[in-house]
Amino acid sequence: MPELPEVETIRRRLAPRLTGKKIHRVRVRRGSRLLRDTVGEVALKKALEGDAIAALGRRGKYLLLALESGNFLVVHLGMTGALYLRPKNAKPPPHTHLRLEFEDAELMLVDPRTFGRVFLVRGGELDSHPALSKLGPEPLDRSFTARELGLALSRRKAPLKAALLDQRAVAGLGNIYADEACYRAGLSPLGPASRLSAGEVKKLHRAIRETLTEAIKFKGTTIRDYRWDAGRSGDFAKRLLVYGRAGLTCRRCGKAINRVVLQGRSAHFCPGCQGRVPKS
DNA sequence: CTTGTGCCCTGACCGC
DNA sequence: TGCGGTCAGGGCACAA
Repeated sequence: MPELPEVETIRRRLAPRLTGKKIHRVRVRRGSRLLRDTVGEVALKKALEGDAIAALGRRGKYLLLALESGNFLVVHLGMTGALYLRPKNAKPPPHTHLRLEFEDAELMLVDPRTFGRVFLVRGGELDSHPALSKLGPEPLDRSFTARELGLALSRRKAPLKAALLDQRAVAGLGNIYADEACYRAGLSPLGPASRLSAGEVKKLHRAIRETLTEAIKFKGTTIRDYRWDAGRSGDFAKRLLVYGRAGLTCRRCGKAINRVVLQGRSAHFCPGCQGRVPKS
């Protein structure tokens, strides 16, 4: 569900509310699939209880809860994951997998489809953790350059969109923003990633950053599940230019937006604005 | 190494 | 009101 802008929105929402809070009690749903990558349930509780939240970070689509002990609780929300900060003793919604109880509030991790995951990383092992070690650059970091993007893409024969969804090229793009970035850059998502000119790479680099920045400004995109807090939707959906607009007219050229299936996921693009569609 | 496919799940929605 | 089919913001294991 959530891509970089949604995770970043959640991080910004929670950071001031969680920082410094001590974890009094941890409750986990027994046998939860979300915990499959972490130490056991008992060890997780033992590690977290009594610790406190020092800061909230983000790496790609991963939310990082930095603890005062130096450990990290790392959360990936998968497709339908959500984090709700509720008053203590609020009734947990269905599909609540993890509850962190603070003095006056409780953080609940809810995830119906259970594609999300949670793991505990010992201090200093964050960068070497298998889930995080292969992530590409943060697209909104100043250090992320068009040159770097071009280099990563030049090695890929796959369609551009497939390369963008690969978190090793850039961290944080998902199905929505990969489509939107391709559109804004005027590039076909179906063309080979390695064939971009330097100018096209530059446009794509700018498009990625602008799309993500604007989406964060609007608190992300809610299609159905995503909430940045209980009941609160992101407003970027109405600004989408291609994603979910198959058959509707392109706002720029008026042609009908196409939808094709690419690597098992839908890709949306404007045949008029996004170059030739290569014949296969 | 690369690339594409199928699968892990639940639930919403649509047409019959 | 069912009931089956389709689809969904992700990522991993696997085969070729």
